Amino acid sequence: MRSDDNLFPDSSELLRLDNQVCFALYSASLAMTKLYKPLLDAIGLTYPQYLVMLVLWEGDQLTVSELGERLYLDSGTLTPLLKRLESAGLLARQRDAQDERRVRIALTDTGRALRAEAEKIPACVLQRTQCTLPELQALTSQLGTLRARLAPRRSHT
Amino acid sequence: MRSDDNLFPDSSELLRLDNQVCFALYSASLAMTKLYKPLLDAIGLTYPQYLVMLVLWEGDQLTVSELGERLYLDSGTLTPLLKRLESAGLLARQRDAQDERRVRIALTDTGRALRAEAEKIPACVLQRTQCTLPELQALTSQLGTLRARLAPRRSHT
DNA sequence: CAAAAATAAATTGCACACAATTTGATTGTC
DNA sequence: GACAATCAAATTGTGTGCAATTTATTTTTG
Repeated sequence: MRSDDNLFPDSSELLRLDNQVCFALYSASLAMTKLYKPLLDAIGLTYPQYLVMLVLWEGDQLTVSELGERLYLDSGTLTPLLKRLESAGLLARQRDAQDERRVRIALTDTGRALRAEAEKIPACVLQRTQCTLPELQALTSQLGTLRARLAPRRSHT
Repeated sequence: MRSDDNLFPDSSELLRLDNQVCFALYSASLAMTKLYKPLLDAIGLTYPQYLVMLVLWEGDQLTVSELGERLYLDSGTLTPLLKRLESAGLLARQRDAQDERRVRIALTDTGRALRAEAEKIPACVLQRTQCTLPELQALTSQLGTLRARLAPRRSHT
């Protein structure tokens, strides 16, 4: 076996930017956000706000924590974001009567209605990626696995 | 053919959070950044600062624009970041004598020396991903392709 | 049941990202 | 050689992300 066949690259190779999964992820994610920008501008949402709305369209009345578990974001990120969506008239934030520590998020009619505007977005994005649906589904699944390994869901003791 | 076999999902499926490649990318990227956090804290860098250093370790004397092309970031992001790295003593920013519009970035000895500290990072990360090197290389390559499709490199007219 | 521990949001402070604008320098055109 | 167009960084303003702390509430424990 020649030394070139060694499967483990040296530190010089390992530190090359283009060999970093982290950079591939990072730059692809930012590029994806830029792709969404004009589509979301049209309906008045930022990209993280869109993610929040996707969760709420699946079912609202969630607490801030529950939203955070779904999106892997904390209250420091969500609280101001939700306040902006409230100002925009898309949702209401109300303290839970049973447990005053919790804040429940409820869609307004306007917020629910926005879903119709958003329905055309996935097809636009799919087209721009120049990928087939199965390809994207496979990638989504791989990334989900990776994320689960990186950030293991805390077992709720 | 049953209607269930229809390859194109309806809008309800297409808008589900867990079917979004964009969210898979976004959440995996943030999870990856969190994985790096303690490793980078140890050498006093943030994650985007680490990416800048990776580029400079491959070769410095780049202009801000050249760095930006490599990392897909603009001067609004890089200028303050580079100033922080300069304050930390890792690099120097100097106007190009030939073209005073450009600012050249040069590593200091401290900046070059930091590379040795960073050499252990890739192995730590690889271990934490619980993936094989070929798996990660394949994913990196797929993500590179996707990013290229999303953000086509401008042909320099 | 009172004090301590735990929990949920909110707040604070820092560092990105990026659109849009500004500042200053260079190039192209006549 | 003036002057418009272009270009490179820097600046400004907004919106995240997130660690660390604070505030308010609920639960646990002695």
